[in-house]
Amino acid sequence: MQQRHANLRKLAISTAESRIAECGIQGLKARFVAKEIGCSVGTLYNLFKNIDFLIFAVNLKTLSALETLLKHASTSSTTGAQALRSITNTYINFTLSNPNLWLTLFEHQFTNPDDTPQDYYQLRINLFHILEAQVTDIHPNLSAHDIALESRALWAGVHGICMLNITNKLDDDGYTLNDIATTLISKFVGERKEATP
Amino acid sequence: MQQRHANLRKLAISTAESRIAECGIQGLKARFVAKEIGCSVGTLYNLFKNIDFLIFAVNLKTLSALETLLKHASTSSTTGAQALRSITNTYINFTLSNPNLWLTLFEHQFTNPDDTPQDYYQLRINLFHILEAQVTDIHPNLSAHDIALESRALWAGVHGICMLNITNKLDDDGYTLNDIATTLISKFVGERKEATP
DNA sequence: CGCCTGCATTGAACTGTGTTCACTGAGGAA
DNA sequence: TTCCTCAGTGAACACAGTTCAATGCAGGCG
Repeated sequence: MQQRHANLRKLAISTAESRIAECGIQGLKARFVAKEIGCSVGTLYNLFKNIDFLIFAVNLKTLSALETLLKHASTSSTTGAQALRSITNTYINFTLSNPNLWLTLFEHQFTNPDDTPQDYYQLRINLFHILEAQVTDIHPNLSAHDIALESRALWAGVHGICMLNITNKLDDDGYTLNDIATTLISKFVGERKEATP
Repeated sequence: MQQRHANLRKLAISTAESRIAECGIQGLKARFVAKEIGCSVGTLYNLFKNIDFLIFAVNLKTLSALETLLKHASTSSTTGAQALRSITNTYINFTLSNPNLWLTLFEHQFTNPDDTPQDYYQLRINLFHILEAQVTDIHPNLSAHDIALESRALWAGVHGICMLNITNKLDDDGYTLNDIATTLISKFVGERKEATP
């Protein structure tokens, strides 16, 4: 039945999600998920063409959750600078609270790139626009092209800091994620740093 | 014999290196390397405790090559700002010329973190100091602590840009790696951007 | 009601890969 | 010559993702 199909799919995604959150992407096994949701591996492969697609569905949920948080951070601030700080802090906190889910967004290479659903790109673009809108607010005199570059540089920078932090290539030397991020962000915002929540 | 042992090890590392360079880390197989260097898998496992250690040896070579390049970039510049641009450009070009080798430096999670040889950390610290020295040169009035933060923010930023670029999460929208990197770096150097080699 | 058909479900089997380990044989010592 | 040692071997094991022939169930038909 179609209903059972849809329910099983949701169940599989939830199971995969918590498994990844707990054990990382390498802890996700087809047999485990199948057993957990009470079906055979064969059925799981009817629900998802392959494991990539299951991971993908989890990634969509992760991106979606992140989008909600970032939108909230963006709209609940009064100034552009404040919003930008709030957005980046929210992002950083998300990576700290959900390291494995966040890592899975990037760690996993799709076997066949053409498989990548369009939703994914769209959602990523949406996220990016939240940031870009605030950069525009801060620098009303910059061209669209420069805004785009500025936003991408900031985004990539924050991304790099979070990535190095989570893969333990950053803070084993005593400088914290938040301090480094604040240093980066202040370059883009122009104001001096403040304490992080 | 000890000699043969050492030779085989070198051969294995070279083979793994070119294999990774060509096919990525997922293209590296124990059986392939063993066959290529003319020994059995068993012997390969006498040379390296496990595949991680082989990958590791390749990573050391990669870091070492990178160090040579960055040192050269650093010393062949006259001003600190010029050196910083040269260093980051060299780094970026390295990631473009050796995407798979560079990715392997970060992509691969050691199964057992305690296995990580000390050399590795040391080499990474060395690389970092090359950058830090130039940041110090540019901002002679900053405290050591601020220099450290500044350097780490810049390094993480460049890293993030390269990573997003290589994993195709950046330039599918028309903004190039070099433009974005230049935008980032100019925030740290203070001068305006110039053409990239 | 019994039979048939289509299709979701199953799980054994296949494939590929890292890793192990009992065996082998070459080379040196006695 | 005989024995010992140990590096080298590759068959075998463990464990994953993935497939597919067989199964059985639900619903329609006579």
